[in-house]
This record gives sequence, structure tokens and C-alpha cells, in this order.
Amino acid sequence: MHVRTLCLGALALGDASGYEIKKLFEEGVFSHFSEASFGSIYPALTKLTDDGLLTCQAHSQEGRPDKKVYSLTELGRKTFQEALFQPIQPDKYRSDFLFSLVFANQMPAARISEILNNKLEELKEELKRIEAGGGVSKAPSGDLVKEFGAHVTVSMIEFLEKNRSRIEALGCETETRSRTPCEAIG
Amino acid sequence: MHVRTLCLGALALGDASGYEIKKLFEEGVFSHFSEASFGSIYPALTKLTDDGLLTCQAHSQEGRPDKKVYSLTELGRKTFQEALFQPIQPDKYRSDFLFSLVFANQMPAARISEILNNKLEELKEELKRIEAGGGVSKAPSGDLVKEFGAHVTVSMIEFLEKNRSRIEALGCETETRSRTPCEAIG
DNA sequence: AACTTCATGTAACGAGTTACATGATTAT
DNA sequence: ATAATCATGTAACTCGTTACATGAAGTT
Repeated sequence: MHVRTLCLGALALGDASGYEIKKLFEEGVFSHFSEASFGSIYPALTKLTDDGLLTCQAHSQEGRPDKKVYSLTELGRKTFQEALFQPIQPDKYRSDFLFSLVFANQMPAARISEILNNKLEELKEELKRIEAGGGVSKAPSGDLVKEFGAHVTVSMIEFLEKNRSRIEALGCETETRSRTPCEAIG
Repeated sequence: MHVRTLCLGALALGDASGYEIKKLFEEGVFSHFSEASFGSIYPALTKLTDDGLLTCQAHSQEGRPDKKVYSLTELGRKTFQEALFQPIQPDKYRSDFLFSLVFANQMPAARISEILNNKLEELKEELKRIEAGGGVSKAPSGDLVKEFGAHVTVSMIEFLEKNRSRIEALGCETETRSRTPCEAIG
């Protein structure tokens, strides 16, 4: 899904500025399953406006750039509606954590523990953010998406905690990283 | 994580050709949490060999290009070991499915059902592939990664099935997509 | 004093995907 | 017959990120 469609979706929840849309991807509803940076949002908003999918109202402010609040036009709303009927791309889950875990037998137990604890902490913080999630209420389906995220996150935490000792037991005996298996053999 | 590191990891599980590495990302151990295409794997392998991290042995075959089997050099193994000690990037979960679900109230119930059923089918097939997963056994930690994937996938399926009626109830009354909310008002 | 928040925008750069080029063999 | 599998490789292209430019107000 392109940034343009993501922006259209953000604005379908209510008028907003580029800065506010960014926050939606950083801390808001969308933060757990999508992302977008200023470098992609601002040009997208400009293009969308040029194409007649958005209108823009500039609110002048003192000491900072005008706040440009964007709204969907009829065409913009229709275009987004149509996007909702397009085939949905399969989800993508990219995890350097799991990738590393495949090589647990090449790591000292201490490193595995470290990775595991970091991950667990990351997951717990994400869970907090999901449950706090204030911006979610804008859409009636927000609660559901929130619950889904919480459910999955909890299930990851549970698995990792239940299998902690098993995971740590995979580590090799190597005490420092300078002593690689190859060197140990040679 | 760059393709180069991913390739190094793939080869840490055993010597392989570019074609075989691709399969690892398509159906093998890595398929559920990472991906890479030929267009990135082949150049990466060439570069890695130029840099002395890999050696390459060409096996000539009839009627097809030489099969080039790559192996990690000492330097390659060491470099990968070091990568395992680098800070791990947070996981990224991109879901057009959840994004769409936020706008369930702008879809007719039939479309929601369709999306939900597709997703459920996708998840069930993924679960099958995870449980089948033959290539996983190469690493001792393969089972664990496999179980993690299965656990999370099952938890997603459960949530979606338990909440099916609740999700479908979010839909709007609009029967066809040509009758958008805006048009209904006007 | 230093950092965070608010606020927009651009340009260079990076990294990977898609599509193309080539072609025999095997399974349906 | 038709499609899939095996097998490598390149070039154009897409898309987005990172970093920079600018700067005031409020917070620690």
C-alpha cells in the first residue's frame, strides 16, 4: 500500500495536517502495522492536492510555518473507497529477532538472554502503547484493531516467557565472540 | 538487515546456490519473517565473493547455467558472527489487512466477510507451511522458531474466528460500492 | 543550557523489486 | 500442449528514507 493511500485513509478519519498524520503513524491507530516518514508524507499530500483528491486550508501561525490542514474531496473519498475494494496485499512480518534466533547455537547464552530480554521489553512497551492508544477511538473499528494487536502481542510475550530456558539452552559454550567455532576447532 | 547479511546467514546453515537461497526465503526457515528476490540475492553473492566473505564453486550442468555453490570463508563466518552481536532492529509488521479493517464502517458487510475469509485462509495456509517446514531442521533452533510462528499464527486465527460476527457487524448498510456515504447524503 | 514539540519542505541517496534475457527438462 | 522447476544475471525503475534547512516556544 502506497503512502498516498495511507494518507487518504488517515484523512478519512478526519481532517489533519502532515504533521498530525505523521503522529498517527508514530503513536496513533496505524503505528502497529504501518509507517510513513515526513519525506514521503509531505510530497504525497502535495501530489494528492494537485490531483484534486484533497483540499488544503492554511492556518497562519506566529513563529512557525503555516499549518496546512488537508481534507478529502468528493473525488478523494471515492478514490479511497475504491482502494478498499482492491485485493489486499498479504501481510509482511520482518523480524531480525527471529532471524537471529535461528543462529542461537552460534551465540553465547549471555547474548541470547540479552536479545530475549530486549525483545520482551519491546513487546511489553508496545502492549502498553496499544492499550493506552487514545487516537484509536476516531474509528468505530478502532477497538477491534486494538484488541487484535494486544492479543497477538500478549501471545508473543507468553511464548517467549514460557520457553525462555529452552531458548537460552541453545547457546554455545563460547565465552567471548572472538572465539568462533572455527577457531575453536583449529 | 541487508540482503548481504541474510545471505551470510543462509550460508551459515550450509553451502548453497543463489537459487537455493531464494527457496529458503520462499518456502524455507526464513519465509515467515524475511524475504529477498533474485535481483538482490545474485548481486549480493557476487559482491560478497569479491570481498572475500564467500568462495564459489561452479558445477557445470547440461542445458542450464552452471550451478554456483557458495561457501562461507573464515572471514565470512566471522563477519556474520559479528553481525549477530549488533543491535537488533525492531520487528516490522506491515498489514494492509488491519489498515482496511480500520475502515470497516465504510464497507458493506459482504466486503468485510470477503476480506476476513481471505485473511483466515491465508493464515491457515501459512500455518500448514510452518508445520510442514522441512528445511527448518538444519538449525537446532529451527523447531523453536517454527513453534513461535505457529503459536502466533494460531493466536491470530483464534481472534479472528472468535470475533467474526463482531467484525462483520461493523459494516455499513451500503449495498454497492457506487453508493458512497457522500452520495447517499447528497 | 539543552532538548523536545511544533511545522513544512527538498534533495541526495539507498536498497530492493520487476521485468527482461535465455533455455533445457520434467511433470500435468 | 502447457506450465512449473531449475539456473543465473542485468538494468531500469520505484519508492521511500535520511539528512539537511529553518526557526520559535516551551520544558527540564
